[in-house]
Amino acid sequence: MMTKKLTLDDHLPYLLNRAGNLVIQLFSRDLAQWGLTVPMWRILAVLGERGPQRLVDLAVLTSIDVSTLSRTIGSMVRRGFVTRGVAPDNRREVVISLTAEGRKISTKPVPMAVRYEQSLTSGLSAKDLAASKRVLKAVFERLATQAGRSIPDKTPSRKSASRRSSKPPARK
Amino acid sequence: MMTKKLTLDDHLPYLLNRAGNLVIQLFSRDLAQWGLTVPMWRILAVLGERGPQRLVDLAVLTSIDVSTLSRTIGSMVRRGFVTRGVAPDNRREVVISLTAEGRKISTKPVPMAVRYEQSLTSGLSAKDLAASKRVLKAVFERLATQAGRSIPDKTPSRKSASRRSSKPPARK
DNA sequence: CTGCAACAGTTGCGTTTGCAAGTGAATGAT
DNA sequence: ATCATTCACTTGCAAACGCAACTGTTGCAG
Repeated sequence: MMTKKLTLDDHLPYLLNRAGNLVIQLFSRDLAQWGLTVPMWRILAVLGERGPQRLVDLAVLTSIDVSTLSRTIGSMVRRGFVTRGVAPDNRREVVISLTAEGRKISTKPVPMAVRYEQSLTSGLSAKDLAASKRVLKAVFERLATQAGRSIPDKTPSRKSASRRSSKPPARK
Repeated sequence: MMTKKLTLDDHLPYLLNRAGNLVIQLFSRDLAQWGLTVPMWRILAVLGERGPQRLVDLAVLTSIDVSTLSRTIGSMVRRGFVTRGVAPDNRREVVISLTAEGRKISTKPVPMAVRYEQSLTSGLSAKDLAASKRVLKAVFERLATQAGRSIPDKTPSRKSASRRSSKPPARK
């Protein structure tokens, strides 16, 4: 059987995975100066940008497993960055919101993050960069749908979308 | 203080990290049918492409921590995929090589990997794709140097490069 | 030669992870 | 109204991870 040949250095998933890992490794070192971890930073950033979110939605938006997220949120509550509130119209939903403290700290790493991106991309063709962001977004979109997660609506309106579970009702 | 505004969806590190995570998550599910994990697959692929490698070099090439790598190799030896040999000219170096069994299994996921990449990128502009790979490689290169890892030579010649440790001699 | 520093790997250990099972709340069918 | 199902979240548990400490080897000053 003739295998189609696979050059690792040109294999997108491999490239993506390695670059993603490395980026996050370095980033987390820098983040340590604020006492933040990468997951925390992502949570803070999403909440700052989109406002209060339910746990499930936050999980999709940050690509963090719900169980992990639940624990991380726990430690963030203890640190006073966010609050865990119950949704008024549905008592099983937990709504995560930034506290004042959380909002304050969420802005701290921004300049660093911006500088970080610049240092990674300086000297690269702006066209290539734009193209690569397009590709990355498109790829991510496909991955997300393939993984069965629907991306929550931008509007934090409670009774909104995300009402289609791609999983067909399968039960014993 | 005027923060430069950071749009998460356009932030390269964030994009990279999330896409990388998702990709690997899905990929690992598919890999399970061969009883392989993602790290194993990476190791197999690198060995298949570049030939026997020292542990440190393998660590750099796969972006896996040496300690983790050491353990993973252990389980791969137990499974009969690779062998742990001692370098003839330097008894502290461990050389990892594919066994026949390992070589055989290393080809198995290739068609899947190829299909995987196709499904992720089909319909995307070839130009954009090429550009994005360029960017990814460049970014990765910068990350690697910044992380202090020098990429080993393509030639498996033993006494080659990788003789500069970027760490200044610091000891107690 | 001798002794110290750098290297290559391995192992210990605490933390993080991600799946699966468990809990309580809402939904829907009879 | 009742009961099974689904949903949102939490918790248990075992595997994976990464750092730091440790072992053995080589290189190099003096």
